[in-house]
Amino acid sequence: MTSRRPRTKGPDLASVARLLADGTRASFCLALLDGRAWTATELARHAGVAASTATEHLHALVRGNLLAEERQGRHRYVRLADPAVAELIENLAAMAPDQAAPPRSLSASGRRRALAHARTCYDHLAGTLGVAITDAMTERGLLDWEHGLRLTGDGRTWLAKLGVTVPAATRRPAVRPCLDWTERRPHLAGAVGAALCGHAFDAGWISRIGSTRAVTVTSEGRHVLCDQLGLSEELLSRR
Amino acid sequence: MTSRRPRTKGPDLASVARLLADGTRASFCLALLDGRAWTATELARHAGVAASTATEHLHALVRGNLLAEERQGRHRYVRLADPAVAELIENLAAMAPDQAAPPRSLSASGRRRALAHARTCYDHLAGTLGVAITDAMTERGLLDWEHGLRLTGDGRTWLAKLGVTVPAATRRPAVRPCLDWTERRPHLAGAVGAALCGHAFDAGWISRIGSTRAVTVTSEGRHVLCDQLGLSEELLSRR
DNA sequence: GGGACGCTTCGGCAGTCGCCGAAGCCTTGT
DNA sequence: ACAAGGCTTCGGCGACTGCCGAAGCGTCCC
Repeated sequence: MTSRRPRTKGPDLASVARLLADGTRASFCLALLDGRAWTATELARHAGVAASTATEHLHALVRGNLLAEERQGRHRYVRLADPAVAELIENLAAMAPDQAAPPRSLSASGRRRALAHARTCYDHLAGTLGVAITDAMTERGLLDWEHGLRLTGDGRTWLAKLGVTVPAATRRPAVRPCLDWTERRPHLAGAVGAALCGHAFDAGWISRIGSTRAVTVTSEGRHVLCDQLGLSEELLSRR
Repeated sequence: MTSRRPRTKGPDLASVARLLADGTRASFCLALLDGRAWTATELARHAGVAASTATEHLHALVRGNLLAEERQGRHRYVRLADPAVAELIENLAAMAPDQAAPPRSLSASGRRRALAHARTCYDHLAGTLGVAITDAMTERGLLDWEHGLRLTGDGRTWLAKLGVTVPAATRRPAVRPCLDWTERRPHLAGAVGAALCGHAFDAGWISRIGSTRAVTVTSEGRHVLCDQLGLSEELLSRR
């Protein structure tokens, strides 16, 4: 092993990177990008490894502060420790070649289409829907990309009118572009992206399909998104 | 090897992360964060490995699109491929524990102090100086942190008056906070940070100490920075 | 043209790490 | 109290990767 004896001073990049350098751990992290907490066994099955193997990987990720764990009864739930971790993983994913295999079964293909259409990405919306919302907000002057991404004054009042609480200023950027690996185009992330997505769930505009990352737009949601952003009926009713 | 047979679809996180998961390769990347091009042998000596070893690592990094290479005569120069790569490395570094060993020799300690005071970080300014400039710009209303980092209108005219060309809108954010691992506080990065730093070199406000990342403020620079940002004489003459 | 220098290729060695299954612990539910 | 299920610990195996030195190729400079 070479990364145990760092030859130069400075931050220990390698120790963090090594956590993500394994296919199994990476697949855990990608799964956890949905922002929810998974149990150890769920992740093990998802990645196709034995429970014992998953345990060891999870320990490493938790010790490395990439994941946070929470124990409930006989379950061990883990989730990404931090929005910063989610951002790091997104950046890494955007840089990586997408080596998606063509879906094998019909149901897999349906799942894949649903995912591509609308899904959560950590704590905000991605997929065709996420990109469409971002584009529409830009067209209407709610977002400004002129010098980096920015929420305009109009954007703030628009959100307030919808009932979305714009979070107070924190370390976390209010708006941030997140590069999607199916769309290859940026969509709205950051504190505002998360607030908007959370509100959409709370207000019943969208709901999860089963327990996956995929979401579907309710009829309520179709009304609001068409009214407020002019999203096409065609896009909204697709699934 | 486990990352060669990905069990799940999606971007191949692990293949990118693996490139940074080795201590030697990570040290290359950290060195290259100074934004300059290094030769293979320089990097080998820097990391304390044989030239043959460095060659192999560099090949891997270039093939993985993290580095760009340029051959000149018998030299092979490499640099970070992209500002996005620099950003990725910074993010990773900010997440990693800083395991700096206490400097052993007196000259090493001097070097370290100079580095901590003022240095380049990829293509912008970091260290005490970089943070001080960022703070001063914020105090004077040239930067706004209210909802993520933003360059204000005043900021734009201030830059123009100084002769700094504000780059046109591109994919790269104009302003971006970069978290410094000595200061642990954000300083100005992004296209504007790069332009400001470049101008400071061109106009002779700062110059490199030897061929390191450390910079020193010239008397010219002391005037300008004191006039324009009210930086203290004490800070500016320190080295 | 010859020597110095920078880079590359090629074995070969050693250390690490990921994987599994078996056995054991703890919580939950009957 | 017992069974079931989730999680953990512990060897042990196999594979990969990083490291080096020697030898070779190309470029530069005398």
